[in-house]
Amino acid sequence: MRILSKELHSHSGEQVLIQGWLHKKRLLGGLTFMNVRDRSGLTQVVLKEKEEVEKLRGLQIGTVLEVTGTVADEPRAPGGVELHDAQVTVLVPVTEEPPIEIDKPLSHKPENLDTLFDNRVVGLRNLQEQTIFRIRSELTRYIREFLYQHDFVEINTPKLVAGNAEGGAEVFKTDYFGQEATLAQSPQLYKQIMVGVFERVFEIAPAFRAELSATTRHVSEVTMLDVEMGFIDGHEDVLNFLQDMVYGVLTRAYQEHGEELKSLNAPKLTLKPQFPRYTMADIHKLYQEATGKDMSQEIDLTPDEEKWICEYSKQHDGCEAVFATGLPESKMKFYHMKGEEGTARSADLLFRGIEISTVPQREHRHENLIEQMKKAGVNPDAPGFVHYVTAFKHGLPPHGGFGFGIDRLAEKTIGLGNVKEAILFPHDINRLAP
RNA sequence: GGGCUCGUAGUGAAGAGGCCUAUCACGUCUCCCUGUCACGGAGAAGAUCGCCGGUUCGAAUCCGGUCGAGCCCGCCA
Repeated sequence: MRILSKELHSHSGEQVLIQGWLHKKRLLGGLTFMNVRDRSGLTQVVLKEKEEVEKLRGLQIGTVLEVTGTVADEPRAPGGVELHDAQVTVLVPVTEEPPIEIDKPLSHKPENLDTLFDNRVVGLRNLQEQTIFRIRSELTRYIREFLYQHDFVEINTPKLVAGNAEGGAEVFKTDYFGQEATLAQSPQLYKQIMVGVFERVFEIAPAFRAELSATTRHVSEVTMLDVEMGFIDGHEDVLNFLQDMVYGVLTRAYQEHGEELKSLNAPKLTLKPQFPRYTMADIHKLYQEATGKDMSQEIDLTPDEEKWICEYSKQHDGCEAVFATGLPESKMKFYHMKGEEGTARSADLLFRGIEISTVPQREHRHENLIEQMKKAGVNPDAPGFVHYVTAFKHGLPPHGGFGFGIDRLAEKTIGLGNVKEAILFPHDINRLAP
C-alpha cells in the first residue's frame, strides 16, 4: 500500500512503498540522495546500490517513480525521516529537460511573467508556485465554510446568456445555434432571482470581461464570488456581513498558513474587526491634502487613490481593509438602490491597494426597478431581462450582496504584484493558452 | 486605445560602437566525491544577441520599421 511523504514518520522501521515524481537528485559518489514529490510533500530517499542509481541515469526531473524502502529516523534528514535500502521502479521515464526550474523559486519579475505563463504546465510543479495555489484553495474553502455556516446555498448559474446590452463591461459575443449569446460577465441577475427561492445564495464561478485592459489587476476570465442575501436590515447589514467574512477568512489564513505566507514574502496582516469607512468625498479630500492632486471630479477612485487610502488606513486606523462608501449616483446600475444626495447605496471594499469587492443594496421594488431600467435604457421586456423582472413581480424582499474577486483576494493576501500570478492559467488580452 | 520602457543559450542576468571568436549563474551531459538538502570539484555542449532594413571601415551596442512583451493611464456589474 502506498504511503505519503507526510505519513512517513509514523512508519518508522517499516518497509513501505511511496510513489511520486523525481524532484531532485544529488549524487555524492557512493551515496545518492533523491527527493520524491507526492501530493503531501517531499520524501528523501537514500540510494547506496550502484544499480539503483543507474536506473535513473538520463532521466529528468518529473520522472514518475515507485520506491520501496525502510523508513529510518535520521536527524540529518529533512523532516527527521528518510527511506533506506531503496528499490526504485520507474513508472514513467522522462528524458525531456524541464523548460523551467522546479526546485528553486521562479522569477516573478513583471518582465518575466510571460515566460512563467508560457511554461505554466511544468512551472506549477515548483513548490513555491504550488504554495500560492494551496493558499488560494484554502481561502476559497474558508469562504465556503463561512457562508455555509450562515445558511447560504451554493448555486450555479448559466454562463452562456441571452445577448443583451446590460451596460457596463464589454462582453464576449458568441454564436448560439444561430442566435447571439454572450459570456456572462456576472451572475447578477440570476443571483437576485435566487433570493426569491433561498433568501441566501452564493456562487463561485468564472466571469468573462472583454475589456481591452492591460494592467496588473485585470484578466479576461476572472473567478468571482457572488453573494446575495434577502431580508436585510439596510445596507449596513451587507457591509457588516462582508466585513466579518473577510476578517474571518484573512485571520484564519494567517493563523493556519503563516509559515507558507512568510515563505512567499507575504506582508504581515494588519487588520481590525471593524473596517474603517470613508466616503468617496472624504477620500478625494484626504488625498488632495496629502498629495495636492484634486480628484474630486472623478466619478470613481483612481488606482493611485485606492493605493493611497489603504496605506492611510493602515497607518491611521491599523487596518489594511477599508470601505469606500457613498459611490456617486452616476456610477449606479439600474438594479442598485438609490442613496442620499446623489449617491448610490453601494460601497467598494479595498484591500492592500485594490478594490476586491463592490457591495450595493438592490432596488427590490418592482415599480422602481422598471423605472430605473427604462431610465438606463434597458428594455424590461427583452429576452435577457423579462425573467429577471418576473422574479420581482412575484415578490423579492429587500436584499443586497456583493461581487468579490477571488483572484485579487489571493493576489493581495499573498502579496503578489500581479493578479495573474494568483491564477493557474491566466487569460488576458494577449493570452488564451495554456 | 494612448504614453513610456524592454527583447542576449532551456531559465535568470552582464555587456551600451572595435577589448565579443559575446561574460556569469542555474539547468543539461561526462568524470570524481558516503550526509547532501541552492551539495562540492574538474571538464563539455548549448546564443546566427526577436526579425527586416539603414548608418559606419566596423553594430548585441546607434537609427528606422516590424513582431513580441512589460508598466502606467483610459476602459472596467
